[in-house]
Amino acid sequence: MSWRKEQGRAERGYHHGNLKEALLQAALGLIAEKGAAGFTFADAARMAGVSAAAPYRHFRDRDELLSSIAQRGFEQFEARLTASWDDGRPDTITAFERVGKAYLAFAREEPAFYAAMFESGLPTDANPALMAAGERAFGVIRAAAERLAALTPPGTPRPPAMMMALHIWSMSHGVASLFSRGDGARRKLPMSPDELLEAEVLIYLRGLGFPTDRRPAAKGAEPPPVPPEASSGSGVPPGGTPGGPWGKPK
Amino acid sequence: MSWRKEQGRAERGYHHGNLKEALLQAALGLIAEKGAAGFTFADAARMAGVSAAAPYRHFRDRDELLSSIAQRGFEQFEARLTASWDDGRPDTITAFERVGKAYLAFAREEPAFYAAMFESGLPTDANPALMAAGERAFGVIRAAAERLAALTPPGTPRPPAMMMALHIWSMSHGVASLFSRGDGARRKLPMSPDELLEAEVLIYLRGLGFPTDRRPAAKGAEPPPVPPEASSGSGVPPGGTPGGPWGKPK
DNA sequence: CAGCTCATGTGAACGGCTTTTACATGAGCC
DNA sequence: GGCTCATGTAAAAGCCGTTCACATGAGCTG
Repeated sequence: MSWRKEQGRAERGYHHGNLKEALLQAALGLIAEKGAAGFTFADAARMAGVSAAAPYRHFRDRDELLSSIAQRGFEQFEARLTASWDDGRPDTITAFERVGKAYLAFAREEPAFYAAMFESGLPTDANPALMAAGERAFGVIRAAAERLAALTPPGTPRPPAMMMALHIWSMSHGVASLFSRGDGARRKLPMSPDELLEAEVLIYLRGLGFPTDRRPAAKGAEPPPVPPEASSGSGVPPGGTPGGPWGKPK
Repeated sequence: MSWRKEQGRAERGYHHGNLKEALLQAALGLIAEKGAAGFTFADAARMAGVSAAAPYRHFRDRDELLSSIAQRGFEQFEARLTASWDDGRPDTITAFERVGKAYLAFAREEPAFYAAMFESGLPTDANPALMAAGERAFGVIRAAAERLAALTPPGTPRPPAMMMALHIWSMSHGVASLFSRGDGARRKLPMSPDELLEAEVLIYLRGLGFPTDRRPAAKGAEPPPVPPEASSGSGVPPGGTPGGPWGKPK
């Protein structure tokens, strides 16, 4: 392998050899540490071992670095959502809830990306590529919502998939930014953010007429994940889950 | 009236006479203009017509000014939520939805306060008074949720009020920060943020077993806001609202 | 290999911000 | 009138973002 600049770091010559990537990595670490607002262009340069002016050879300004990170974040976000959706396997509702969990997991495990994506105060329309990346990530949720909407139990009006997607996104983002981040998560909750979101989504889906009991292992194919009672009696308790999606009420 | 410093502004002497308040107002305007991150201590001082060092006689540092604004914001927020809740009149569900709308209205109409409260990146535990103010504002939602939870239709398991409050908060905050702010609201939505949140909350409440049809004017007292069918047949469509809470699906 | 060229990095400098310090002012009180 | 202390100022240190003229050397060209 041609090793231009012996791999890691060590003695740099005049030229760094991989500054752009090094800056992105440094910035990522700094944002994780001190937030998107506290992050400093000069600090990133220092961390990469170059002068304060060097970054300007690779990014027009500080905002462009930030927006590059946000874009990268949306790409990884999309990948994780896609993976967790797994094309709706083993069944649509299970996969749908998994996407919600993946949303929170990303916010929790990649605070720097999440901050750059949603808390950096970047002008939304500044970078078209950034907006497109965000749109693709949202597309995963929308696609999942479409599959879910197509499964509305018979006798129930079918909700617009786009609306469902927006609802799910707002729930996920709301829980993530209020309760699931390093800093704002100080509030003492009666349950974990994951559980909170899961219950929220389950109640919401039930409100749309979906059966939301915890079937042990419905080995069958996708249709019917809708048990017959859904379209006959009450699509809502009593019965079904003992105590609803939030465990036993004491 | 003793007019110390002729009311508005005009020729100040050496002493301003009302600097603290002037700084708060100036900061509020600046945050509304340029965001919580873009706001500058020096700018506020300039706008108040004093030197850059003067603000330090009233605030330990920039963060304390910001956190004062956030605290004031939570107080006004609480007042507005309380007013819109109106002790649950004319009926609990109507009042509950009104609280959701008030949440969005505040985010839209007071972007500066909202930014200071939720987007300033202030360390949550820094200012106990700030945390307490936030807690009181949330208390309004929690109290409303408690009243609502007490009305769960018979035969339906009663959800924990705290959980409901957290759910409602996360929905409101999610919609507000994703779609209802000056900047991030660029996404073209199929419906207004208000409608989006209203539908979301209605579906959620339906998922908890609440009847969510639009009764024209149930003049009676609070009980029974729950029409008899709620506990007899399907607590969910078909029937009730023509098309669900999101209007006619075309 | 010599030499050219251009991407990449440097140092210095400008203006702005935050915060501190010593000093100035004057409002309120005796 | 004179004291005192809260309140404001000027100046300075240290940081940041950004720009510009200049330095370096990687890679091509012959």
